[in-house]
Formats: sequence, C-alpha cells, structure tokens
Amino acid sequence: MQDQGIKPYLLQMLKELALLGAISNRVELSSSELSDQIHISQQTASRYLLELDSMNLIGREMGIKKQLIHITEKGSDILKDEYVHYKHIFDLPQRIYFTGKTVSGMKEGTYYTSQEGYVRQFEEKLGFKPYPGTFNVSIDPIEKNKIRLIKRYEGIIIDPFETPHRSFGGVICFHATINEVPCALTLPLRGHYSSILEFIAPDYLRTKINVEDGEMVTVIVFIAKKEDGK
Amino acid sequence: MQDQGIKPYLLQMLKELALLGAISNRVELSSSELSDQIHISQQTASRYLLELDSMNLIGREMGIKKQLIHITEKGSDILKDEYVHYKHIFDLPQRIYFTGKTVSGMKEGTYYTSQEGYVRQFEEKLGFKPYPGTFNVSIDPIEKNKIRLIKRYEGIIIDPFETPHRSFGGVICFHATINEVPCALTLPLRGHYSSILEFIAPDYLRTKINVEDGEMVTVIVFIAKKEDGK
DNA sequence: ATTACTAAGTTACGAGTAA
DNA sequence: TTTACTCGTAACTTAGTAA
Repeated sequence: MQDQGIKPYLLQMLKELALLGAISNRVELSSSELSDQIHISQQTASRYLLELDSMNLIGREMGIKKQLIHITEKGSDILKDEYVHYKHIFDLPQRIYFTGKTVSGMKEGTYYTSQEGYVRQFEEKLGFKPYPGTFNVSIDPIEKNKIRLIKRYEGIIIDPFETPHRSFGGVICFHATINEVPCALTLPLRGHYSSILEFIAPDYLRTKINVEDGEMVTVIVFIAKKEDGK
Repeated sequence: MQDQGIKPYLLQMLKELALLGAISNRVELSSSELSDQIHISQQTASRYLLELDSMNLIGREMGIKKQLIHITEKGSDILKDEYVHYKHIFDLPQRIYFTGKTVSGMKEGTYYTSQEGYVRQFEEKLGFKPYPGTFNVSIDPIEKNKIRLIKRYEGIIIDPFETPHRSFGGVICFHATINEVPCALTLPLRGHYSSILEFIAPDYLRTKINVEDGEMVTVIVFIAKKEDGK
C-alpha cells in the first residue's frame, strides 16, 4: 500500500490535468502535449499517466491516436484536499461547517467518557464535566479533509494516560455547536480520520438537540489560528 | 537560472512550512520535525531547507539548537500562484472584481496606445480604435493574485511587433467595466504583475467615468474559461 | 540536542525504439 | 502519428557521521 500522500510530481500532473478541464470533462490529451505543459519528456508523461491510472486517480479511454483522460472522484478528492490546504494558508476561516447524520454509538462513548483520566482533564480544560457518552455524527467521507484541516488548528489537548488495565490515547477538542447547542468535538490525536465525529457536552445532547438516529444536523466547529507553529 | 516552476517536492515542503504558519510568523522548526510531517528523512528535510534558502524562498535564522524559518515574499508568491490554480480548478468565476484608486499615468500610455502596430490590432480584435492614453487604476497589492488568475483565462491576444526603432511586447486584453463604463483591461503577456491596471477604451475614459486622481473606482473584468488547454 | 556533509543505495528520467 | 517498453545514466534519498 501507499504509505501517506501522493508523490509530489504526480500531484503536479494531476493538477495540470485538472487545469486542462479533466475534472468535469474527459479531455483528449497526448502524452507529448502533457510533457510540453510541465516540461518533462513524453516518456515521463506517459509513465505518470500509467501511475495515476494504476492508483485510480484518473481514468483513460485509449483511442487509436490520442487518449481521453478524466480525473476520478478519488483524484478529485486529492486535489480538493490540496485546495483546502491553500485556503487554510491564505484565508484562515474561523469556523468549519459540517452537515451529517445522527448515529448511535453510545456503547464505546460511555466507556471512554467515564474514564477518570479523561473526565478530570475535560473538567479542567473544557470547563465542564461531560455527560457520559458521546453524540455521534456521521459525515460525508468527502468532508474528511475538513477534519484534517481542523486538527491543524489550536485545539484543547487532552493528554494520554494509563490505568492499571490499559492506556488511553490523547485527544484534541474543539468548541462546537450542533444545531446551535454548544458542545465539544473530540478527535483522537493519533490515528486516522473516521467519518464519525464524536461530541461531548455537559448535558445529554440527544434530548437537548432533540433528534432521532438518521436525522441530519448542522455542526459548526470553532477554530483559532495557531500562534506558534510548533 | 531556474527554467520554469519550482520542483514539486520543494513546493510541497514550502506548502508545509506555510501550513505551520511560516508566512506570517517566523516559526521554530527543526529538520527532524519537518521530516516527520512529510515522511521524509531528517537529511532530506535539511537539504530541502538549504535548497529553498538558496532560492530565496525562505529565510532562516540559525539558533544554537533549532532554527527560525519564515517564508519570503517570493516564496509566498509561489504559493499564491498555486492557490490561484486550485481556485481556477474548483471555482471558475465569470467576473473578477477589483476596487482601486485612479492614478494618472498618461505619459507612457499615450506612447504605447499610439503605436500603429498596437492600434491596428486593437481595432481588429477588440472592435474599437483606442483613445490615445490609458486609464490607470492602482489596486491593493494583495489583489495581485487576481491578475494571475485572469491571465489563465481566455483573453484577446495582441501579438508583439517590431518597428525600426524598437520592439513591442505582446499584450493580453479582457473586456471590463470601470464604474459601469465599458473598456478593456490590458496586461503584458510577459513579465511580472504590477499593481497598476491599465485600461483602454474608444473614448476618453477620464471624462466618461468622471473621476479625479485618487478617487476609488470599481472594476469588473469579464473572463471566460479557456476551451482549449493548449 | 541540533545541522548538514559524504558515500552508498534507490528511484526517476529520457534516449532509443517497438508496436 | 500515437503509447509505452528497455536500459544507461542522472537525480534524489538516506545511513552514517562530524561539528
């Protein structure tokens, strides 16, 4: 498997294809046309296309002469991710919006939010004692890049700790609202992005927000720019 | 000199530095911290920093332990350019707005707009014979990236030409309005972006728009997506 | 701790060329 | 014309260190 991220030169190629319109349309492009664009050889352009194809970032229909190229959803997601990074660099939003579906997942949430080591830190750093259990919102996987973005901002760090039985990982929290009800988003400090967001609050969110499983909610996460680039 | 564009892996590094806040602040970063971020070795991170430094895209103040890194204006420009590309991919606006200050600069403008080689092409391609002289609008340098964006779109190309005395460079024109008065934006095809926009029109714009030097005007530039990505 | 050199290993590039 | 193979070489990466 690919360990992390796309190779920079493949990203460049993918971006170039997007600039040529390969996201919305399939475009007729020869490897030598592409090689002129990026100042690489025809052979390298051809190899890049093969690589992108094998990673399912582009699709190709080979004609007798040229080929029809289009960027796949997966390829487009990578570019969107990149776009989000640049937005972050130059635009610095203050809040991030999600819409997602309420899902139940009380079993695990209750276990974690009852851990003394977490509770004490939540109370100290967030200013409230969390109601046991988490309120879970399932977001569109396409919006997972927003999570990446959020984690780059200044959050409230809950340190990892250990009990005689096991160890618990660190968590980063952000002030948020779900349908205007204040709460806090919790994200694991380490590990990968799930498409389920978990929220905690001083009260039982399920009744406060008053929604059933499967109902859509609007989430606003409040973020602040990091002062120090550590 | 560097032939064209930044190496993709250096761009990635520069972007990463920007995400860590190195555009507005100088940030304390060790090469191994950076290497973790992008999943490269400490040695490679160190080499990247040396390369970026030698290209004047970043500045470094070496401490006894870590170093303070900041992205230079030149480095920031490269990232802005990249941002504009992504904007182009995903946003595709039809018109670009500027607000700017009227400035006088008739001397040069009159010289250029009187050149037979330009006049003939303006008449043929824009459909009007320009009134001698340009109407100049000074925009916020922050908005210079909009110019970059505009130049990526389909404009009216005025070819370079030569006279016995000297040669005149190519120009790209876009239909535009200043305070709703129709005119055309002219940008040099080659060379860098100035923060002064020059406009031509069939009539004397100064009286048509009826503003004095220093007064603010609203500019709308009309752009169309390039059909062909040549 | 750091940064960054050298040397060796690895990957990528493009000329030549086949299909 | 295309795309894309082989293969020699150029470029990049990293391990081992020095400062």
